[in-house]
Amino acid sequence: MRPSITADDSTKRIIRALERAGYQATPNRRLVARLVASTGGHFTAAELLERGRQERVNIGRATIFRALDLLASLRVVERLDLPTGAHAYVLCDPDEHHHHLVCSTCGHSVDVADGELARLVDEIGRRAGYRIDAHRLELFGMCSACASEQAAVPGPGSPA
Amino acid sequence: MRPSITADDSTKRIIRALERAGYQATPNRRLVARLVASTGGHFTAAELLERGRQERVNIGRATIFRALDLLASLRVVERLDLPTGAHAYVLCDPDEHHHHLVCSTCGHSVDVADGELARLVDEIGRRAGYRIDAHRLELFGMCSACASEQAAVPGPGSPA
DNA sequence: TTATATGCAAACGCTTTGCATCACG
DNA sequence: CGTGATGCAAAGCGTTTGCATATAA
Repeated sequence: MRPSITADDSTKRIIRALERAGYQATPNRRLVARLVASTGGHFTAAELLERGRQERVNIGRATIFRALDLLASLRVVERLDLPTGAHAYVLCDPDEHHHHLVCSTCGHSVDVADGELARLVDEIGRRAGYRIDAHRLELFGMCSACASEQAAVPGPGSPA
Repeated sequence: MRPSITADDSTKRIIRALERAGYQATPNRRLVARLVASTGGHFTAAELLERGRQERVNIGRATIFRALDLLASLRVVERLDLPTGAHAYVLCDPDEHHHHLVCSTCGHSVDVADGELARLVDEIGRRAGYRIDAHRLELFGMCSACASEQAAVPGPGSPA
């Protein structure tokens, strides 16, 4: 199996990132780290709050948002905009510039290296006479697991 | 000069798009069309409302949002997410898949053809085992006009 | 005269903030 | 002790909706 990175590893990585930056790894933040790490994909602040409250009743909405902000500033999570306009967060690797490919069905997301895109972006800038400071590529589709599941169980709509 | 497309042309194009789709080209919608066409770049709903009220006092917030929704459904404008998280709209060409390069300073935006990106996206999907349904590339930078203006007038901050 | 579009204001959902309290260093 | 973190509730902001009115087909 490829994914040798467990949710546990991710949790620790997040906590370490907090500590390295001089923030306290409080119980609430550890909880958020665990919740974030246990989703393989994107999640909304509301979902995280709900899941958080299943474990710790008195966790405040603000705490979730503040923790998420913090993690975003550490580039441990990234906030992205779904095609619907809704906001979501994804766990990601803080070390390199990359993009996200997210499955519209199950929400799983994978990091995509910038790769050739940088060159392409450069060229676009040159042609348009712009100095490009930032670019963002968001990819949406269906992962192989969801695709095969869909093939096996056609679901309502397909059968007459 | 290259830009043979005037704001007036764009206004007409928007109005025609409305009519072709079977919507009424009401005075309010014509106004919105004119306002949209007269910005060379992105704008927020609030800006449009404000500008609209300079011309027609009794135009409702909802009317602006509804008109913008309508135009977005006709692909005449597109809603995009600025790096700040704010929403903006841009006038664009409904006929081909493309992306936007917007100047963070003046807001001007240019359409960027998808070009090589399609191939790149394909490859990313293949590698990740995803069937990619949609992708969105957003580019932010500074246009040549703003760049030279900035060079001429360094502004506060640079001089001691 | 019937469907469509509009204005207004209230409702909405998501996010942030003020502030008192609490925990940690 | 002083700084940082938290919970709560209220405020804020952008967007949408209900409804009565006005306008167009």
